[in-house]
Amino acid sequence: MELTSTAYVILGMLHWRPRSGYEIKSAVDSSTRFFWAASYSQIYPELKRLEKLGLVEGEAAPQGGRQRRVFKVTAAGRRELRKWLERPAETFELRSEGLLKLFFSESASPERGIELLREQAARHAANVEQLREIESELDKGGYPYLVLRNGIEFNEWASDWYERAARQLARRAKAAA
Amino acid sequence: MELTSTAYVILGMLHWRPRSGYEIKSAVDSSTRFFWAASYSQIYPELKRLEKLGLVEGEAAPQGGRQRRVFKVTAAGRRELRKWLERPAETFELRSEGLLKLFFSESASPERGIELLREQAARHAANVEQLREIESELDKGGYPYLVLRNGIEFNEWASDWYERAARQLARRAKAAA
DNA sequence: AAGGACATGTAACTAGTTACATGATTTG
DNA sequence: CAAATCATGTAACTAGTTACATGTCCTT
Repeated sequence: MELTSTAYVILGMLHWRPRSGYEIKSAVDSSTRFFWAASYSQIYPELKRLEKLGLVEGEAAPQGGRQRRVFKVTAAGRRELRKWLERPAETFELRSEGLLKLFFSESASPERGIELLREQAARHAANVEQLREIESELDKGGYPYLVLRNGIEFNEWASDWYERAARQLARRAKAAA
Repeated sequence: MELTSTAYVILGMLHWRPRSGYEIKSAVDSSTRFFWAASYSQIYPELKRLEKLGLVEGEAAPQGGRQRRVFKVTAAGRRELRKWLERPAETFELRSEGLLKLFFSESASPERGIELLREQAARHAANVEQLREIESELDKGGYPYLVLRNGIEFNEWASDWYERAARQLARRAKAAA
């Protein structure tokens, strides 16, 4: 069975514990969104589809007068998740407007390249800060922690790389003047 | 004026020299595609739109009986490109199925996590090889070369990180056994 | 003669974002 | 009592991919 990537995010999130659509979205927003996002308009229809396929099961769980449906993954759903995990990963996509601008920045003013590099360095440094805040809340040793470490170390590397490149360009510009 | 990202790729590619839609696509495929892709079905309609806006100018340049239109960027187009380059970069998106699988791999067999890490390491190592082949063809010192170096060094870092993480998990599994 | 590269485009589809719509509960 | 959060969903739109359609030119 070939499911959408959003389906596997849902299955994975429900494998830890049952959740409502809203809770799945919150979980995604504070974890996988850095490398795999999902919106309400993907999650809610996908939950219906997965239910029809028998991979998840929804149950009414209102909180007072507030409607609420909590979903749990079925045995068939767990099987699908494991099968997906066994297959090698395919998609790896990077979309970086910063690299695109840098690529073309011969067409800008001579200082702009250096500025762009510093902007990217600052952005990745800010990402490191943001991710570090999540770090303390996480169980060391688990896979989510390992993935978070990847995020932190990637952003450290990137911030560093851009900073070094900026210094190199600045040095070169000075030498030419 | 707010244009699509594809528009700026086209403007940037034409700033170096006039090109046909087909040549723009080839240029993208051997350079920006690693961080900004574009397909024929985006490029051809976009060229028409840019021509209507007066940012590029097309000229018939058939090769024998083979129809061909070569586009060049206008003064207004160059202005738009420079204005875009002056604005800070916004989009930075990463979509990694590998990280997603790793995130959920508690739900797989105990060995699968290590395997996934090694698969990612191999993939990024292959990317390094691929990018190195482009390296020799490029003018050192230019921005495209700088961007290529970013690609090479990122993939080296990533391959390394996954390799180290795999060894760490393997060690931990051995210690537990 | 066949296959690959050159060349231009459209149609259909898939994925994903943003805006809209509604309403309950909790917290300051 | 107002704002934030919890909760579910649809509609409209934007972006992007894949498949299709057509035809020329060059190399083997």
